[in-house]
Amino acid sequence: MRDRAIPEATVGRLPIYLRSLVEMAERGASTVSSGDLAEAAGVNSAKVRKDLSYLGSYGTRGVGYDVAYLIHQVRRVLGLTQDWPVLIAGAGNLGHALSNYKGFTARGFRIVAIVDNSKGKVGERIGSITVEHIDRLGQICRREEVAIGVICTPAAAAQEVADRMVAAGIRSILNFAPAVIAVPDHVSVRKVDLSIELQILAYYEQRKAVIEAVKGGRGAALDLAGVP
Amino acid sequence: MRDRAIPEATVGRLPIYLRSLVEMAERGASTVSSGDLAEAAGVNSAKVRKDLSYLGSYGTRGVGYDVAYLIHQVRRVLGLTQDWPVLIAGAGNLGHALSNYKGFTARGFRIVAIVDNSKGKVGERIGSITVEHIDRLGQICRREEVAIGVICTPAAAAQEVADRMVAAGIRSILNFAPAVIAVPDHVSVRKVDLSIELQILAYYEQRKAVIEAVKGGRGAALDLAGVP
DNA sequence: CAGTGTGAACCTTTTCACAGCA
DNA sequence: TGCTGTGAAAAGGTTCACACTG
Repeated sequence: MRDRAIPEATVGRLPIYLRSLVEMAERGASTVSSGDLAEAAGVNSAKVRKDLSYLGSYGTRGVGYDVAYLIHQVRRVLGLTQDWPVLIAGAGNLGHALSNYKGFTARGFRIVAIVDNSKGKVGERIGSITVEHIDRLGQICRREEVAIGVICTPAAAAQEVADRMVAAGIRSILNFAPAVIAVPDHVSVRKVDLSIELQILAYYEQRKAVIEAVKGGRGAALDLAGVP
Repeated sequence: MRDRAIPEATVGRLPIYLRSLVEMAERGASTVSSGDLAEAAGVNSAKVRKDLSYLGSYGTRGVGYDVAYLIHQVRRVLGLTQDWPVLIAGAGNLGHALSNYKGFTARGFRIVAIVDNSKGKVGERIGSITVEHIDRLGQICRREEVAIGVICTPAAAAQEVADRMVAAGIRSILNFAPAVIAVPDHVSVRKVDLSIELQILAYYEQRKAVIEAVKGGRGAALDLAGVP
């Protein structure tokens, strides 16, 4: 297989493979089979092979994949051979945590600015960065060529911040605010919502409890919605 | 439609609908159509109707859904009519941010303990909770009947913490550590990986740049892997 | 007659299974 | 012989379109 669009589901797994591959390289591995990589990434080997086949035929039959070369290819496809200037909006708890998060810089994401709308926050230093007022967002984005905006504000401010980011030319947004934001088609949004994740876990947790109750013969009166 | 398993994709959207519904209720809405809810949740109306149909036939043709009643049903299905004791492992930046996050308590997730393995952290107060040593994880889980464990440790510690949680009887884990963790079948894991989200955005961002270059006629020599 | 509920069509993703190659 | 690469089948998810009803 050569070129053309990589399925979304695959794009979502490439960073996981990449992380596993980098760990393997650090441990001195020079080749890896789809089975090994599958185990490290927590998926099955057929999926690994299909996913990697979208990048090209980089494996050797009977042997596996060259770790260093595969790392290079995955990085290239994901666009990690360049570094990406990131702006964070919202200097609350989460904004702080993200600003200090080593995992970003390690992977080529350079936090170039943190903005906030509150007098109390502007001027504060977080790591090596000074919090600036959100009204400067446009200038900052142009000056630093910011590619990715991260929203760490309360839900009520999320849409307005997103609008400002879009106006400033940002085309990729990572939204941590617990709110749905509307953006034009050409802008990509990914969202991370902590309490949604917990709610999903609660569903499955509850389901297990109900199943157990039924198995134990105590379930006659229980509501079974969602139990297989 | 009555009872039985709700598709995963639908479970993932129910919390979003719930949030929109609660906002609508606060604004005084008493009924809502699938179209309204779809707009608020950022999906299309057919999806909303299909999703809600898995809960039962709670709508009224020609009218829509009763907001309060639907909120109740979604909460019931998700298991949010009870509260869930949560334990956080790792009192670093992210552990702090999560502990202080109001969105959890607001939705019935009660943080009952924070554990860490470092002398420096144990004894520290975060909000109303005192950080305890991770060796007490088992006792705490039993005493507080912890249902959900949240891993906010560095990647290197994630698997061991997960093992301890599983040993302590936890069956639902939310993993923020940038590592794949292995758990037995009966344990649900959801993961949130900040740098993976950025890497996915980088892929699409790069793709846009390449497409533009091609449109501008400057793309002959560019590598087009992943461009539709 | 506006808006739900849902079969049926369609698209995406996963899994299977095996031919083909180092 | 061992492992990749990939068609084909199966499963899962989304969208369409319309019969039905309050």
